[in-house]
Amino acid sequence: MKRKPAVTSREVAELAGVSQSAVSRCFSPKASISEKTRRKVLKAAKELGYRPNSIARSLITRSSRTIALVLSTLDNMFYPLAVEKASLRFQAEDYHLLLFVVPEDGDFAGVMDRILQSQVDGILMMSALLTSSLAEECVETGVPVVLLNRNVAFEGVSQVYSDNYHGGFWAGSYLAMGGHQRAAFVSGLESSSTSRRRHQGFVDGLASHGLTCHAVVHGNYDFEQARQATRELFAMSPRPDAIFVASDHMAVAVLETLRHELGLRVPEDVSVIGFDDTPVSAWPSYRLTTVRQPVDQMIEEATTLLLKQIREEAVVAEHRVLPVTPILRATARRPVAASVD
Amino acid sequence: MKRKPAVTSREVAELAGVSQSAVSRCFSPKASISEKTRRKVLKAAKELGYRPNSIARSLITRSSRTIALVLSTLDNMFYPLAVEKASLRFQAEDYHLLLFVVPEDGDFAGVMDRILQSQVDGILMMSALLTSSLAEECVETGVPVVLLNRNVAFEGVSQVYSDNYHGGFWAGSYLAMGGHQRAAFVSGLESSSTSRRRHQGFVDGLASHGLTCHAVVHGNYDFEQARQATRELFAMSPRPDAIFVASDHMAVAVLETLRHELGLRVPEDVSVIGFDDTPVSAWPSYRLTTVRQPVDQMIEEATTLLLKQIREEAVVAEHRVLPVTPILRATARRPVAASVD
DNA sequence: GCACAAAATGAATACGTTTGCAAAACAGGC
DNA sequence: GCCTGTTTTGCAAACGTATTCATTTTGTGC
Repeated sequence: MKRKPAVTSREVAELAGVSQSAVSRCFSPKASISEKTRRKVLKAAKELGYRPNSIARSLITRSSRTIALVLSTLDNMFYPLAVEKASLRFQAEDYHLLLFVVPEDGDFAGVMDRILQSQVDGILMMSALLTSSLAEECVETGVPVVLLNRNVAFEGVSQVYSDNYHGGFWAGSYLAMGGHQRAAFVSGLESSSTSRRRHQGFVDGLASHGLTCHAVVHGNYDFEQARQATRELFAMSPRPDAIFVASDHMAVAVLETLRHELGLRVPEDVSVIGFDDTPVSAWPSYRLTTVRQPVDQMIEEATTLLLKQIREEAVVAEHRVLPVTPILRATARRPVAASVD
Repeated sequence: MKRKPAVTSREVAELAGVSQSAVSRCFSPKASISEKTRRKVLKAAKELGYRPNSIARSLITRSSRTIALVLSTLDNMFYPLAVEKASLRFQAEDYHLLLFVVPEDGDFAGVMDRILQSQVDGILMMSALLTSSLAEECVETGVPVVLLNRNVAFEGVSQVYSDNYHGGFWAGSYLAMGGHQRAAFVSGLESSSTSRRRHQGFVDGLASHGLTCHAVVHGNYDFEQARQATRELFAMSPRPDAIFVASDHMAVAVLETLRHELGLRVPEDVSVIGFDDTPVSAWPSYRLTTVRQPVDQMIEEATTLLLKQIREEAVVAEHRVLPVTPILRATARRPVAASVD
């Protein structure tokens, strides 16, 4: 099977007996064209199997109708679901997604360079580490950017994330009210703002009941590292009696390790609270008590914000923080008499 | 912040005091350019913040260096991992991935149209339903396509998948040798070749030990539907004593339902075998006996094949079927005396 | 310094569209 | 049929790059 040379609007024009402009106008929604020539053109187009070349179109319209989606890993189910939703949303608006996976330790600046070269109309970054300088560079080039689920100390770029601080605060006070004395924290990436905010909220939540954080170990949002972190936690003495984990993905690792490796009962021996509320967390084997992030809403806000910035000439950065919902399930001991809010 | 007009090679040329061609040559790896002018150009480029416009480049080179990745859902972890690997692989070859998510019941032909319009250099379809006519259309237009993990009754398009039949066959004979009498099958999408091949192998595997398939229910590769299918299975009488499930994603749903809803023990009351070997399957809570698909190898083969077809003028379709590995864990009763191979 | 090959350069063209502009076709009212 | 106002149409100029070809510059061995 040999490659056919692509058929152009000129060839269609010739066959239909009209000018090339007429053909072009047939494929532009708002252009002015008579019904008669439209029929002629569409007939010829179909006969030749013509499809407008979107590269050429992009060149002249200076818009690729493409969004760069950058993320660092897909092994936490939170992200695949977010990607799927974002994809559907953008497709509905006739935008395409260009996927960039950049490992946490990868050459982020290099990827950034390629993104900018690829002439995308906008950038949606999911939990990618964006240094302030890189963020500035984006803004300099004038490409709209929105950061999802991660923030950066630079006002100039739009960000949507959920209320990590209060999620952490709730976890801290809920565990305190459940009568726990030694609540520990399994962090995500130390460099991530999300993990830091959750941690801070957690510490403050405990403090509001006169407690301090018993220990902190680093799970780096990774399943295996979270297991290892759990082992370290329980090699300490005294052992924690509760754990707040920076993501459900890691929380499951913690649960598995607690139950099947350390032989502990949850929540009788240890309480566990996660963050995200991924589908796994609701499975009967886990029934994880957690803090729900409103994924749908986050994606909706982020895409809407990005599309808005693309359409408008002047880009003005906005920050949106979405509320979080405690999901009471079976892995954290419930406070006996008091109500929590 | 206002949008800056993009800086072009011509402006760089002017600043550097050279021709536009010289600038272009500086950014083409193999072009002939003196060290002296290269320095001048790069200096000017950096000063102006110039980046070659890949749209214009694509137009002239007739290659977008972009691959369409089409899939229907990301909620089975098999796919996110595959996507991540594919992405890394293509990025390393300086190709970009354009993501197309098309729901199982979505307008596939419409998406296909957009893919073709977007001038991708190749298409990688993961488990998407491609009708023969659509496949032919692809081949007609001359865009290289490779189907991953799904095949279609059309020789003209390249396909890589694993040995579904023998995976199913092994499951059937392993369950038979384990002394099960009433082994049932939870299918994936009925229209999918993978599910059908696994089913066929399973039936033949049972038959090789003189057994027949006790029942078939449809899970459509969906978690909830798999739960429902399990309920149906156990509403029947007599109940099955073993289940082969067309994917691990569904197998976990089956396990959850069996244990926590029907109060059955696995493998004492019922044995369960899955397919894929996703990370979840190895978690201590499940320890799912399953048939491993060599994801890494599948992606490697598929990407290599696609890149090869892109580079070569004439496209010749190839089929690659990769071997599958039984993973013996804890959800299926082991045969007592005999060895299986 | 010279002859010659090799390397580097610039002018010009092409890629396949969209779109402003002016000419042409059309419709309606007399 | 003529004048006016509105569509419809074709021409031609972009968009920003890669690349061919002819020309100029550089390098090498004497």
